[in-house]
Amino acid sequence: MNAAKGTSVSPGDRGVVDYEHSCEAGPEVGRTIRDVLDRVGDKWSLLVIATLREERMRFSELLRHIPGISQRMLTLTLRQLERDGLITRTAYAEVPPRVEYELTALGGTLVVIARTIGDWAIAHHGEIERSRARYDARRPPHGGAE
Amino acid sequence: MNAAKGTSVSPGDRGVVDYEHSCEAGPEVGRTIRDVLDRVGDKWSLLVIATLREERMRFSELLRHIPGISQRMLTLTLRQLERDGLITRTAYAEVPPRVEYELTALGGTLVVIARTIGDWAIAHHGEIERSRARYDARRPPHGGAE
DNA sequence: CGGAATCCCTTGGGATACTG
DNA sequence: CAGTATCCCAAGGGATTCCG
Repeated sequence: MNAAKGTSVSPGDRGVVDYEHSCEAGPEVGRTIRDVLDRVGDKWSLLVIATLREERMRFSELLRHIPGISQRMLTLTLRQLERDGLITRTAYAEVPPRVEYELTALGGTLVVIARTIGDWAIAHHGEIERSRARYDARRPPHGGAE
Repeated sequence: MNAAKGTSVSPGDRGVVDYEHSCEAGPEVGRTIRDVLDRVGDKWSLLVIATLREERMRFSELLRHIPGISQRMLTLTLRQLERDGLITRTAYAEVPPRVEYELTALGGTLVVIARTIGDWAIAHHGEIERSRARYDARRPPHGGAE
């Protein structure tokens, strides 16, 4: 996402973490988390991935299956995913044109992430909602005690 | 990110949450993924979670351990995480003041997500880099054939 | 020390219109 | 059908300053 235009890019940016040992899931998680989050942590990427889990779909199909997305964002997201090698784009030289998208093997591995996240959300969103309500009750938005 | 202020009324926001019939991995994974992504999919939340995996840390410690973050974003992120019940904030009435943050049990469950993401990134970021390079080589950013 | 407030530029992303 | 191109507003987030 961040092209070579960085005016607000800090020197060194998010490349360095003072983690000493880099075991597979150890303390260096920070940098890697940022890395993958910059890639698929946007509003739609994981959603697209999850939507075409294993079936190839056309542009308009995806548009219909992902309710909130605009055609612009679908296009941009698909382009980025294609660039990252997570999906393939196949255009048929027909009229009217037909374009199909499909997960690559690499993209398929991301489904695990999607599932993990989905499972977590399903398991804990209730707790979070309650916690939020409690917090907001203690810290009223604007007024004091009324 | 704006805490209790009530001003953020995003048009077209996904306000519908009917997870009652939550299918564990069906086509509507979308909503759940979006849900958790809206919560911890921002630039710093998962990073903070991963950083204070199990040890309580003070504000300035976190600031030092998460290189790229600004004091402002750390504050906002911590507030949100506290509101969501993912961390606890303990302020000691001393001088100079000392504040410590710690993962809650709920927050601890998020570490699984962080690990999954971290593992995935470690395993595949090389492939992605290569794919990007290949893509960019085929589609030059601005110029024609060079 | 730990924040809260302000400033302000950058980015995300929706709406709409046009094209091959 | 499957995009591209513009416009434009709102959210994200860094830098800086002020405060208990």
